[in-house]
Amino acid sequence: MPELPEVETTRRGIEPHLRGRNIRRLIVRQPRLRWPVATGLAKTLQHRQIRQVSRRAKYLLIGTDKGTLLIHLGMSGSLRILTRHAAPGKHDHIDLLLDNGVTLRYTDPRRFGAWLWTADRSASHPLLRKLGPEPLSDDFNTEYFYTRSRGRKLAVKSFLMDSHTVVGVGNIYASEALFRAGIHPARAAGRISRQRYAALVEAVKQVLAEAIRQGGTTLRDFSNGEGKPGYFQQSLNVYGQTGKPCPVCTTPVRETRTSQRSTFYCPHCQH
DNA sequence: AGAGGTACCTGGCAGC
DNA sequence: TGCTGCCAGGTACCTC
Repeated sequence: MPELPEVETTRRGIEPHLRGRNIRRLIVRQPRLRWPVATGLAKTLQHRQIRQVSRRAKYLLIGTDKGTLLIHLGMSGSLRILTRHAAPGKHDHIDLLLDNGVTLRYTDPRRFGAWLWTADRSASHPLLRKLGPEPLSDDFNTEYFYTRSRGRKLAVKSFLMDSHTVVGVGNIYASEALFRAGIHPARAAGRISRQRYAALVEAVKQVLAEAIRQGGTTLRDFSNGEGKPGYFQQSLNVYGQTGKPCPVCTTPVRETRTSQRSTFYCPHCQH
């Protein structure tokens, strides 16, 4: 479900409901996520004041007066704001109750997500330490990207999806960005020119910014904090479009696999 | 060091 | 209808 635009859409959806509020209670119904939810987390969070809701890579950072709650949505996680009581469903693993009666509800069928605490208001958690630059920041630029790619033999798509290279580019937007830049996903990262990396940097920034503007991509049941879907799905050029005509040249879109992940590209436009 | 594979988990769907 | 196998938006960790 969530790539960076979906996480950012979620952040924007929940932030107004959380900022400035005090946490009344945390209810953990299922602690077995990617890492077990710490048994003391409920006690740690009780009475904390939420200062802001920010994001690093695909981690949501709930900043409080005493530390930071890190939430990752994994493959199938989502967060919803509830303004009235609703009986929890099978996969509604965690509720964060606020002092105004609002509940932040975490749902995650596959349980690849995470709820972690760091007693550090700058959120320097080990998981965040080795991450590459944010794709929409100036730190992610042609020079950085090109230099880092030299000598690398892996497919450019895998290079692009490696969070040490740049964060937030998942399987959907990797295919989409490579299509826009006209680069074949299987091409070795180290054998692509500086000029073409310039095009790829622009494509990544554009595709992510557009997806955020449209509220993310809804493939199955993604929704922002208020249950609304994302509309970027309508803008997908190649992802999931196997056999359909390329919007530029009408050649049928092809599907292949790059390190175990589905990859979509136009064999005519991408080299 | 780099590259590739494995693992975590459930639900949905195609094919028989 | 029911079973089996495969696929899914992520990513830390392991081995070679």
